[in-house]
Amino acid sequence: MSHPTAPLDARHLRPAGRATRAAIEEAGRRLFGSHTYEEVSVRAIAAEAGVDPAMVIRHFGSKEALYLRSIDTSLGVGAVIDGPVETLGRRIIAYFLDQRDSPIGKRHAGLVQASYRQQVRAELNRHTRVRFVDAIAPRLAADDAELRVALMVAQLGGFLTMLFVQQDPLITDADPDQVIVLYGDSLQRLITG
Amino acid sequence: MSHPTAPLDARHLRPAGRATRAAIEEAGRRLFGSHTYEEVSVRAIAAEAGVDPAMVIRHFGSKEALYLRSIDTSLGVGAVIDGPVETLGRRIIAYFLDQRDSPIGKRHAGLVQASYRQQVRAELNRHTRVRFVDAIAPRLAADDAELRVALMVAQLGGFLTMLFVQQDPLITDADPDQVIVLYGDSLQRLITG
DNA sequence: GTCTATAACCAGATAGAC
DNA sequence: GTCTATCTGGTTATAGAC
Repeated sequence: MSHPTAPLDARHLRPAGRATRAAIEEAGRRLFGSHTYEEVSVRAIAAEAGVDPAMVIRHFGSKEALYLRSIDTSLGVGAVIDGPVETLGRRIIAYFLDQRDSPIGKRHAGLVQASYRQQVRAELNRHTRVRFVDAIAPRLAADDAELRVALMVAQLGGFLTMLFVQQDPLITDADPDQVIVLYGDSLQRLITG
Repeated sequence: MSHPTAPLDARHLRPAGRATRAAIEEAGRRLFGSHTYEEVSVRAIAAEAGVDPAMVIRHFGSKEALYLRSIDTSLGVGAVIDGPVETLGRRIIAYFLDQRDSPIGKRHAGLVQASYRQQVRAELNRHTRVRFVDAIAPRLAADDAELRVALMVAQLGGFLTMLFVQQDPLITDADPDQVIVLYGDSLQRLITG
């Protein structure tokens, strides 16, 4: 009989592990990319990847951990930030108003929904610091530049939540150009006096 | 023996129904008042009220419906809004910075967390209109007053989320007076040019 | 017929045995 | 690496008491 301890030949540990892990990560990226945190179940990810639900946990520890790996917290805003700071306000609002039918809205909604989780919060704070504060504050003259940028992120977040989550018709149905001017300039004044 | 059909005296239908219903609502108000939507379970509400979990659903239809009844969406901001519009920006920020150790933060966090639910969103939008737009816009000169107030609500919401949910140290550890001036004036400029 | 309560159902997340 | 069991949570079916 095959003794359990020592099969010398069964040394093909295989790409087995790697393949399923990759499949799970890929499935997570697809689902979390276009659906909200709560909308995506571990079972759904497993089904999409063609593996058992337990594998998801086994490989990533938790649904939250996989979520953190899968999501792009930047929402694609990098290029906008790299542009001139003097016009950042209007450009960033215009950018997001342009994403209304893209999956970015869903992604933001997912982040908001998941933000009560400690690790997600930590990642968002890290993101604020790296992508916004460190990228923008050095380009500003004010000595309270870091606080100004952090407050700008707060203000921007409020807009995104209103646009993508709360979807108040007062704003979603408003003239985009008017919103760009009003809110964009408000953002702008916060960072550049 | 006591026949089941006809006790003429047993006409004390009593506060029976009313009493449990009230107890459940009271328990919901207590728990939702200081905890997040997801943190509060139907079972916990039932235990607090001393009734069976099924009663919660039977009387209110769903956890979400009870939540909507229990929560005070105004976050106590009414008095601040009723003050002079010319200084609303700084006053409203000062008010919320002052609530850091009150349950209001938890309440806001709960609202954010629950805002992916359609009915909660609808209630929040209604609240925006009634408590903010209808209360403030008529006192402004601008012809785009309604949009300005709606955008101000978005901006305020971003601040509250940063303060109470995300709790970014860049903002929670900042000098409150500085925040009041920077963000308060930013809010102010949005509504009064 | 209305109020209550027990139990059960279903989905979700995760731990543990094989 | 796979499946089963467990735990929690929202909700429903259902049967009994008034």
